[in-house]
Amino acid sequence: MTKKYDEHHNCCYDVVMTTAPSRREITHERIVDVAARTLRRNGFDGVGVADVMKQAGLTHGGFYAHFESREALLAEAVERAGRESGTRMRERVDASLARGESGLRTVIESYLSEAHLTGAESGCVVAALSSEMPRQSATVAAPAMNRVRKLIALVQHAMPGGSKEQAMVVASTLVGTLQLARALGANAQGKALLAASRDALIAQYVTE
Amino acid sequence: MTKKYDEHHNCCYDVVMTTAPSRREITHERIVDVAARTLRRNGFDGVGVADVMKQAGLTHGGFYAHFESREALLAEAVERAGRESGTRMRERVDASLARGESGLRTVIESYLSEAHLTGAESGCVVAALSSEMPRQSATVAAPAMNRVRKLIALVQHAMPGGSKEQAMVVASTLVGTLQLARALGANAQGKALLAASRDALIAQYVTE
DNA sequence: TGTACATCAGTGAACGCGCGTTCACTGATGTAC
DNA sequence: TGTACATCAGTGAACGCGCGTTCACTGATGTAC
Repeated sequence: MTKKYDEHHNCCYDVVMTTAPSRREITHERIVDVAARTLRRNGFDGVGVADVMKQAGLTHGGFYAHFESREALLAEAVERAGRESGTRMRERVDASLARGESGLRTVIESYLSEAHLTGAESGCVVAALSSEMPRQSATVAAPAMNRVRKLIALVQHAMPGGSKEQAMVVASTLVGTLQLARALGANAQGKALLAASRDALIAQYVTE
Repeated sequence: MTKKYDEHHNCCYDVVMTTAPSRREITHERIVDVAARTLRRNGFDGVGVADVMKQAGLTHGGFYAHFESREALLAEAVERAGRESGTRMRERVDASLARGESGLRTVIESYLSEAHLTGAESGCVVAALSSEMPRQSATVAAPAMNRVRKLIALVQHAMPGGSKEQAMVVASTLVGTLQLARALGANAQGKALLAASRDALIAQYVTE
């Protein structure tokens, strides 16, 4: 579990390899990892302190040695979930761009894939939670809003020369499509919806 | 409160005006109305039996004389919320079409209006709840899925000659845009998002 | 290297609270004659 | 029209349960000498 170091590297300044993560830090990461998955599967209200601790192999009593409150865990979990799937998508886009291929096509096809339709718990946190975001407290809403902006930025990064407005529209369509497809179920209806948006977005925005 | 009759009229067969709604029916409608608003404001988990009854001017004890369970109320509330905002939108579209104007422009401008951005509790139930829909029980998911299909059908109805696939893409963009805008807040960021999708959709799909 | 002690991560019982649900009851409405 | 009774919508206390949170304690890890 050296995620912390990855984060630092992402921040674009070098970090001298400090001491290995302590037992406490390892446990903390494990709890947040569990919460980040539970959050996307069950929503904000579906994350229970006792349940998360149990899944992490601990008893609930130790929770408050790691987090000030359940809210604080949620905030960390949103951040974690977003960075995890965001980093993965970012790497795919960069790989495509490096090969001279369309980064946007990669985004569209990954985001609107059947794997993403069924794998909410390891997918985009925005698609999993956006309709619940406006109801969250500032503590939780802040990292959530940040993730929305990051998603738009990623789409813009994937479409060189694309405007921010275009990126907003594409991001909105990606999120809306996945959500409606999930609402309809991972069946013919849901897949038809994915396919419709995939085709339309590629036809309109991918110029190759 | 003669909503029940409206529903029947919508179903395309004439109904002889039967007896006036009983006291029981009036109360039932009032509870569902309150729930339909609370649902869109607070989400599925935000609808509490005691709270809804209190808002309807009743005590919680009487709840089970009206509904078999909390779930049954949720199912009715989804249906009600969807029909309420769906009917309103449908009327606007038909009025536009009757004037020879673009029904789709009407849909886009209403859906992505600032009033809809801030007025979730009286707005589209799909935009308010779609990321929570996949987690609901069959009882609640059924009317929810139905509302997703109705939204797509309405968009298609508004774009004469438009394919179902086009309607799916437009509906997805509408829902995704409103959700991301709400997640960012009813400020400059949220409004910019609405404007971007409004302009893009009109430019691409409204041909006048 | 070994002992004595301090630190610290994690345990598990307990708390107050709000939830969905149940139920015996009340008081108003409607019906029969 | 008036009285006696049955029906029925709504009341309010009570239930069991799971939640977030607290806290005294345990046992392992690390430090000092």
